[in-house]
Order: sequence, then C-alpha cells, then structure tokens
Amino acid sequence: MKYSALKGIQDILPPDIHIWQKVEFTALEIFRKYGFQEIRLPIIESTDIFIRSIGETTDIVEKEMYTFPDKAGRSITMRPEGTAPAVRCYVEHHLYNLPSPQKFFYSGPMFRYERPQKGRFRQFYQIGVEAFGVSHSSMDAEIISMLRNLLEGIGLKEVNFEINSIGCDKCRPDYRNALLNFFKSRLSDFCPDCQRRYELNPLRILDCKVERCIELRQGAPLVTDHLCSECREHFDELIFRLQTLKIPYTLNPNLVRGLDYYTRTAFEVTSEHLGAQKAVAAGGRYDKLVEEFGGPQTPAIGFAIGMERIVTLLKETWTEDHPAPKVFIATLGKEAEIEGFKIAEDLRAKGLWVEPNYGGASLKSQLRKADRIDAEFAFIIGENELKAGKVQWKNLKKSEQGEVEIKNILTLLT
RNA sequence: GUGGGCGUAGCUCAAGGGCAGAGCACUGGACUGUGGCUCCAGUGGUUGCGGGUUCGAGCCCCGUCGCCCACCCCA
Repeated sequence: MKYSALKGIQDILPPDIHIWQKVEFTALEIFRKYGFQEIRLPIIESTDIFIRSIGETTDIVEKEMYTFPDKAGRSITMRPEGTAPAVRCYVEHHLYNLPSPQKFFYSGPMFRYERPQKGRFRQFYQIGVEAFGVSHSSMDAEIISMLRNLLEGIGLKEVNFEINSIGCDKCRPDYRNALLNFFKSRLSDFCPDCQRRYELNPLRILDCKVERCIELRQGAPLVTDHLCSECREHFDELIFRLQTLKIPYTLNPNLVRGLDYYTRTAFEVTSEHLGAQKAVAAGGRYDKLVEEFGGPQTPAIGFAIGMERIVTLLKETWTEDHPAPKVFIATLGKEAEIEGFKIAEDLRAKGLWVEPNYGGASLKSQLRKADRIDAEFAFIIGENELKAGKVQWKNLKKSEQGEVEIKNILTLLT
C-alpha cells in the first residue's frame, strides 16, 4: 500500500455515513425545538485559548495537542475540544449583550495526538452544545433532558446517565484538602499513577481502576458531602428536576472531569457495549470560563457527544436499508442508450434516483448490476422499444415484467 | 509515553521448515435481448518491509513499519 491515512485518522464511507447523517439530522431537529442554534467554529485557534481553559497540567495540553507555528511564528493549535473556541466566540462577538440565555450547538472534528484504541482516534468528531447565561439548575436539567431525547431519538438503548457535582471554587478547595488528608497516611500503598495524581489532581484518584486503589479509597470523603450551601442547593434542585422529568440517572460521587474549567454539575453518558472508552457523551458546568476569557461573569453549561462511539453503538442494531436507486436503465445500442440517458434526466427532475448504464455492456451484465446495486426497477430499451416508443420494465423485487409507453413511465413508478 | 496481540489475494481466512491455497467478491460463459439460484472458467500475491539461520523460510531468529486492544488520559 503506497499511501494510507495517518495513524488514528480514518475515512468515513458509505454505509457508515448513513448512520452519521441520521445522528446529525436527529440532532438538528431536536436542538431546534430547544432553541439551540448552530455556530460554525474554526478548526484552528491560537494555542493559548486551550492552555488557559483546559489547564496547563492536563495531558491534553501537555502532550496531546497538534500545535505548530504558522508562517509568522504564531503558535496555532488544532482544536482538541469545542468549548474553548465556543467561549472565545461568545466573548469576541459580545454575545452576552444578546438576550440571555444564548444557546448554541456545533459539530466537527477535534484533534488529539493520542495512541488510538477502540473508540479513540486522533481526529474524532463531536457534536457539542453550550448554553450561556443561566446559573439556575433548570438549565442543567434542560440540556440533560435534551441529550436524553437525542439519544432516544436515534434509537440508542442501554445507556447510563451518571451525574455528580464537583463544587465551585468556594467549596472545592476544602474538599480537595479533605481528600489529601485522607490519602496522606496511606499514599505509599497506592499505585504510582495515583501517587502522581495526588500531586497533580487528587480528585482523579477516585477514578482509578486498580483493584488495590479501589479498596484503599473506601471511606474517602465524598465531594457531595463537602458542597457549599449554594452548590448543594443547585445539585438538589437538579436531581429534583430530573426526577420530575422521570429521567433515569445514577449518582456517581466518583465522577470527575478532566478539564480544569468545570464547576458544579458534571455528567456522563456511558455504555457497556463499548470498550474501555465507554463515554458516549459528557459535559458539565463551567461558570467561570467566560470571565476568564475576558467576558462578564456568565454561567454556562454544555456537553459533547462522541460521534464515533455513538455510531459504533448504532451499528450493532442498525436495520435500516441502505439507500438504493429507484430505476436502473439498461439499453442496447447507441440510440437506445441516448434515449435512456434522456429518460434518466427526466425522472431525476421528478425527484427519483436513477442510474443509467454509462455506455454499453451485455444486457445480462447490465441487469446483474441493477440487481447488485439493489435498484427497484430495471428498464430495458432496445431497438424494438425505440420504434414503439416504449420501455420494458422489470420490477426486480417482485420479479414482474411488462411494457409501458415512455410518456406513462411516471405512473408506473408512483 | 508504557504493555500485549496480530500482519498471507479486494474481503474473511488456510498452508506439520519442502509446488502459496479455499470461500466470498469481481469478469466472462452455460443462456445471441433478461438479474438473483446453480455449474464452469478466468482475473487477482514481491506472504507488510529489511536482514539472519537453513540445501530450502509464509512458518524459526533479529530489526523495522503498520493495524488492533489495554494502560495513561479522555468524548
């Protein structure tokens, strides 16, 4: 093989593309009902918007970004996620002057230089939504409900909604200290990764998969026991709303977020039908980020859907037929071929998918092709039909055949 | 970045150190202008790449590249 796509970067072909389009179309329809409007964001941005927002010490920033200097020496990064560009856009265009809330969605590729594995690629697609300007938990409940409706709308079953609150900059430091205190005495028993997490991001220890670490962290303080009264109230209200809407959820006090900008509500949708990378969507609040980007104090919340993972799940149960032509036109001889070409154009003008035979071949091979591409009808046009102004039609699904005058073709097909 | 598994025809996979094969797909024929089913034939390979051991390597050894899975991290 002389050339192939880069590691972790893949082509998306039919028939997969039909599943992608179904997800995108459904999302469009559902977002419209919730007043989320599309924005199109650049794929490359100034590097610092990601460093500032995602966090300097995260793996994404430290080793996973596609960063390069442009011709003028400016540091450019291919977006590893969508929230930072969305916030940059919101602030840059002073969208906070428009009536609040402002609700947006976007979709497109993200880039992270990681080792590929199941459900993880270097170029991967997300649909993201962001809602700016509402701190009340009714907004949290709304977007979680919207996400559920979307997943239901595309026919995704057996997913778990996990939610948590990770507090705000008022209460999280207290919780962090409580955690550090708890782990301090037995730190040397934890795995090397956790010892590193202790320094870098102790909340992540709660997330460790090593058996020994899971045992050791039994009895660790829970973030939900350390929330300040405002965060507590916000979280309780969200849970109440979810119950009102009968949205099934699991409280997971060990659910943490990898990106630094999150506050309060954190949630994740997972599936057991994927590999280790089982999150199909995730999101949360980021009430401080707009300010950090130089905008006014503006609460916000959003989530992102991992397209490849959704498509993987949908493929398991996909039963829809692939799109197929209505008519294949088989012809014999040059004159018939030209007549067939004209008929194809006429039928297309009426909205039908028609495949001509592009030159000549034996009738047998033309019909074989009609069968292979799953056409519903085959038309046969030869000298006899030309003279009579008719075509032979053949319904390939029902194995029926007959003759029809060219001017009456449409009534046959509808 | 770390660990494990796997690289043979377009696809799925065989081949005990001894002639590189099958099924599917593709093209044609049986059937002169009628698809699917069946039968027959044909096209298609530097066995990922490079080196080594051997009379002889798809197979054993070393290196390298690629893919997959897991860790880290994350949608």
